[in-house]
Amino acid sequence: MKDKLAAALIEAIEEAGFPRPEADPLDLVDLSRDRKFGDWSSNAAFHLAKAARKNPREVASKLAEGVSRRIGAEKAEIAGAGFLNLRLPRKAWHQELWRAYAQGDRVGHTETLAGRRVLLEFVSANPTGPLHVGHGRNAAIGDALGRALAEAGAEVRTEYYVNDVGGQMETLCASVAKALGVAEAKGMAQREDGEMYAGEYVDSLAEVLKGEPSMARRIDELRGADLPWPSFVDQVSPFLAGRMLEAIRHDLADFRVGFHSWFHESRLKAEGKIEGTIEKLKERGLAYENEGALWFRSTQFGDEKDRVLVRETGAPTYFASDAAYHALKAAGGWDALINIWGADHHGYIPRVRGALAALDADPRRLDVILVQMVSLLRDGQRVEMSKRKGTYVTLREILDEVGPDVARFFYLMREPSSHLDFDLDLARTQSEKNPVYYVQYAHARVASLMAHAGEKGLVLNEAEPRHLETLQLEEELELIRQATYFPWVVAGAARAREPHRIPFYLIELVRLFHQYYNLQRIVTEDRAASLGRLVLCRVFGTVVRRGLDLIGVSAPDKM
RNA sequence: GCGCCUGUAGCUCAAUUGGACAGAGCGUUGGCCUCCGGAGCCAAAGGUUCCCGGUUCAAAUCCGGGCAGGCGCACCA
Repeated sequence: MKDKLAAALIEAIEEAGFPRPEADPLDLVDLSRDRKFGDWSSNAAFHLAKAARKNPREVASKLAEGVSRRIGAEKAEIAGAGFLNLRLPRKAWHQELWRAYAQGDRVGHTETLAGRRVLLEFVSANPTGPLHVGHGRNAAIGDALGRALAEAGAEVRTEYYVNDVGGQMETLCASVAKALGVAEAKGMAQREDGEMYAGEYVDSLAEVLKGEPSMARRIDELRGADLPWPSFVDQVSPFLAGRMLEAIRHDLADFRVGFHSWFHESRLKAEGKIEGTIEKLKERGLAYENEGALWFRSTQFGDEKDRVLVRETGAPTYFASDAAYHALKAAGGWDALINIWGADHHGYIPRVRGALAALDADPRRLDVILVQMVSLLRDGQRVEMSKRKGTYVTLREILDEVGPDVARFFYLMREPSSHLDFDLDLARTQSEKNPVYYVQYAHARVASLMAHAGEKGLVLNEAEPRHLETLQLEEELELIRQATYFPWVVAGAARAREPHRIPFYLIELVRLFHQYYNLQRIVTEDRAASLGRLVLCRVFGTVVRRGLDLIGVSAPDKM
């Protein structure tokens, strides 16, 4: 309904001779925040007032008739400084409910972003260790955003970028070598303990490596100095990366997160994309040599300093491959490249945008969502985490402790830009006070309600639009308004890249349902009225189930 | 020192991206099951939106200056 109102508003604006506002039409109208203002409110007059050089109330009064004629409003009035408040006949809401009912599982779908192609990259953790709680947040946000974008009509591809080559992989090899008791080898750079990866997984990687005959041979050769260190790294790191990636995929699968594609940095290397990118930058005079290294003039694109592309050693930096990777993505014809990064990478944005600009891509298409840090609270205490010491808490531990439903809901209970204190005690021991159960409970309640109705001989298939006419309580109408608003919550979350809006919406919606349920008996002797209420409950239940699905949380029929 | 993020009820967080009297959960206090699931509902109390200025019809939101916390400032990723 929101899209029809927005369209009607635009038509009325043109009819009245006002210039079309810059704002997206969908942002000009919303459900009224208070029912005394009617069903829908528009702030369009405020947007138009300046250009029209009229006061907002006057502008609103010129729009009122045109809008209400188009949407069949029962009442239109100007309020406050220039709000246009519209009230629709109840019949319109009954129709809206029936439409939602007929849509079934497609109830959240819109064509808001139809035709938009989005490449969404997230998690992209190095395969040098297991995923930790921070990656969990990134995964929860990225996966939910991907689903919301798709539900809003966009074409979405989710991608995991795998840094399976480079310095960090070599460090992993060194850490494993150390676990195997190889302290020194030909051509091996000495590392302090603090520069090594630590933790049980390093030891188990070492065990696995030993157990693989071809790998065990490499270890022996390394020990006997028959195999120089760089060759050892070349041969062993793909194996280690493969093993780590397997573990990462497994954790993600249990977290209900999947990707359309896994892009390996080694592929860029193998296909010569990195050299190609560097050459292009050189040709354009955007790369220069200094102190034995090759630098990218990122300062020309607003970065605070130039960045190294090729080290003094001749090895390209991570940034060089990232520039190549982003250039490749940009060449794919996507309307938006969304990256979800940990906030500690914020300083990285200008140079990547710079690389895109330098390589003929529009840097504005890169949309980076920075996810702030996660702190873990146990017994009210902050759990200290250190990757180097191997004392960080893994996503696996969270999953084992609270399960994917609670974990995903908690991760989405804050907007990405806020720091997250993940309270394990709240998530676990006070589980009955947990918002995720509050929402799931409502879904189970509807399921049980439907079963009860069936026992009484009430079958939803027999419901007809006329049965909805019995829905006259203000509580019923409010539930209709909010439940049928679901697709616009999803579209809003997708447009703003703010998937956290979905759980918040669900909590509010569920509250309305519980209130209504306590007030009004659903299944009564009045068959027509019961069917009307059951349709309302069915739509509500479907919205909850679809909403939970978008954030990767299950919707059980029994709890 | 510079950059990014954050600061809202006792606690954890929202607020349609500049909109109408700032809203929820937890916690506190007091109520509600003969009846479709009480993991629920109702009511009460709780606010200088960190502070000071500014911009305008309108500021929690934007700008400037402070204060506090987090994260960055590599030829690591």
